[in-house]
Amino acid sequence: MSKRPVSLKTLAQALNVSISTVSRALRNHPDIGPELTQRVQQLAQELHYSPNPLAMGLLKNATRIIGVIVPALVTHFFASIISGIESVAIEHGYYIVIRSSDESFEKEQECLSNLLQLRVEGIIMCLSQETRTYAHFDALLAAGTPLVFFDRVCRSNEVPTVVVDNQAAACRITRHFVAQGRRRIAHIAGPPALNISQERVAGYREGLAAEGLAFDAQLLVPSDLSAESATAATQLLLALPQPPDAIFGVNDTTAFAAMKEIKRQGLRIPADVALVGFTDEYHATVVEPMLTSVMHPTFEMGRTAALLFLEQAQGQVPPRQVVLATQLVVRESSGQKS
Amino acid sequence: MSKRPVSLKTLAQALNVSISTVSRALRNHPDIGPELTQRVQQLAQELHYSPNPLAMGLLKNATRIIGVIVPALVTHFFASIISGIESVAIEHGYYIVIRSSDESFEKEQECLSNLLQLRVEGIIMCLSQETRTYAHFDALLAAGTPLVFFDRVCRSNEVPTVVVDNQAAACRITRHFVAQGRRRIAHIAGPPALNISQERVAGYREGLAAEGLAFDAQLLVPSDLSAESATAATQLLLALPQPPDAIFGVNDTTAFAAMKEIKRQGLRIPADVALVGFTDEYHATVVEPMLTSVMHPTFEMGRTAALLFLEQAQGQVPPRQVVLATQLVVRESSGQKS
DNA sequence: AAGCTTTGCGCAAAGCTTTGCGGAGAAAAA
DNA sequence: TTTTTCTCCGCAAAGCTTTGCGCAAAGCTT
Repeated sequence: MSKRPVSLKTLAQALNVSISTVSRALRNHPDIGPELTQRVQQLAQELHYSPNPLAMGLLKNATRIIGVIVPALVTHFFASIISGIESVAIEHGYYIVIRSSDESFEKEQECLSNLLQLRVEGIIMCLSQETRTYAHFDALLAAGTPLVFFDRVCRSNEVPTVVVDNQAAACRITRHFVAQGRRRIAHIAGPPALNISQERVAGYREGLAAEGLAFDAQLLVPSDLSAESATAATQLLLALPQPPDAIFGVNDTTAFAAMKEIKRQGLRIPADVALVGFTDEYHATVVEPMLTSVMHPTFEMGRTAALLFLEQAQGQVPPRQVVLATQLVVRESSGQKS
Repeated sequence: MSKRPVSLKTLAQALNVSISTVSRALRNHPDIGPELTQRVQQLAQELHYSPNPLAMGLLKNATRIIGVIVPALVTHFFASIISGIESVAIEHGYYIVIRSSDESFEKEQECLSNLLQLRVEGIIMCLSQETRTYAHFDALLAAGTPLVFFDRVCRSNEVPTVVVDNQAAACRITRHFVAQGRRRIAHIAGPPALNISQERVAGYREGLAAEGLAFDAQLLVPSDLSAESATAATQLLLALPQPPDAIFGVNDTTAFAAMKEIKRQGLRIPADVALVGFTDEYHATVVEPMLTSVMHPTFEMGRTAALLFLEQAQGQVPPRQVVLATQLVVRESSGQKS
């Protein structure tokens, strides 16, 4: 039970003036005499007065809090994005409250209403893997509460979003494999409902087509983005009559899990199977062989999302769709075939 | 600019009753007739009324927000701890606002006063690496605002803390090295001001003594916990006239950086140099060789810290010091000497 | 039928801040 | 000297909720 902090009332009583006078003095209102203004400001400093954000929030109907919902917290990807959001938020005097949906649709809805109860000024979020319907955002949109999606998005003609050039990147990876002499290129994809999965699959097929390779449905295995499902997917691929000589994982976790499984089966990377991930993990350079991967500008993505929120919060501008560029960083895991 | 949400006033006007009646009806106060109570509750539901936390906060002088300060966000370690804190917070109807001090003393103070301005109900934090004086917590303590430290702590007779058995773990690692036939055991330590550094060094020396090995100051190199400084430390160690045959890194980043540098110099792990980290990183099992390390119960540490906060928030109980047990997980990187 | 207890609801204050308006006293103008 | 104009400050309301107290009408007792 901490005591009540010093308020305008505290100052007013100490100086024997009215609350409104103190308020004005602190804001250097011309109505207040210079001598009194001076005394008020000095006492405020001594007592470490700071305006009560609750009272201000009530008055201005603004909490200066942004709600952030991520599918998971304990990943380099989302931690880095959050870090980007935070940096912009701080610069503009906002606080952020983070909630994790744990990739669950139900929890996503819970987080959403929970944050709205807190009266956040807006929501910046990434869809959960299970999310297939988007009606739970109706209320937000109707109320005019700013909403921004990043990475996994929906309703992008109504809501501002920031994504990466998924299709182009996936295409680039596929063609890179071909350039390294690979012909049977597999893709461990994400959940079909997610735009990132769809776009990366599209890029994969685009790359195959561009290189004159036929699409083989056997080589496209979905996953739920978890290490376990990626391991299972890898096992499936390697057990094929004609196993792949290259695997492209939809994200970092997937790629690492695939690497582990390939090595476990005694196959060599890249001699037998080439591998590329979709990540900016620091650990890509620690594993052996070092993982070729698509650098994902996560921090930048977070900053952009926050900037898009600010845009909406200032005045209702039409929603913008920002596409960030990725970069293919070639390391060891996608070397020449033996 | 979102419109004002529905308030008691909205309901009162719609039903032509007073605000206080609505308030009571919603809380099933016996003074309100059953028929009216019913009507009020129904309308509240239809209009999705939820009490304004700002008004409640003002009234009860409680924001239900916990401030969390970490030295860095984008690490598995802190992300996992935050996740633990969040899980407990949610269960008890609290929100958490996270701020990163970026390992800077100045920023740590900034975050602190910033969160206090927000009127958080308490602070859960991990000291920055630069923090050597602890007077900035005086005001908190004096005001009776709950404060909890985790991992890197100070003033532990006044403030509740949660840490791991650093010394015991470091001792265990050292003796494990000896059991694997190592004699020149090095330690890449953390900043001397931190309790974790001190305790791990103490455990290191305790282990050496227990095994009858002399302490060699050359084999104890400090770092600032960053990959760069760990790389430099490793280079220093390997350039020694009598280089170490075992290295114990103070944390995950350090261990991974050391591994990279050792491999870069063409040395074999564990044949030439054994390596052990202090982490619970998923990636310990992805790198090659798989990293032997001390499992750090991060999620549990977060939960415990939150629980300690709740303890303080309920009533002022004497500060407790919780020590969590770690576990040495032996993998490949600490195998027998060749 | 007169007095008493319930029953059911509203008033107002407190918590903190900002801001339009009004008012008292002093200085300036007539 | 009287009127006007500043100068400087306080009152009160609004934003939302809870809660002690007061009050009216209805029900009850005798």
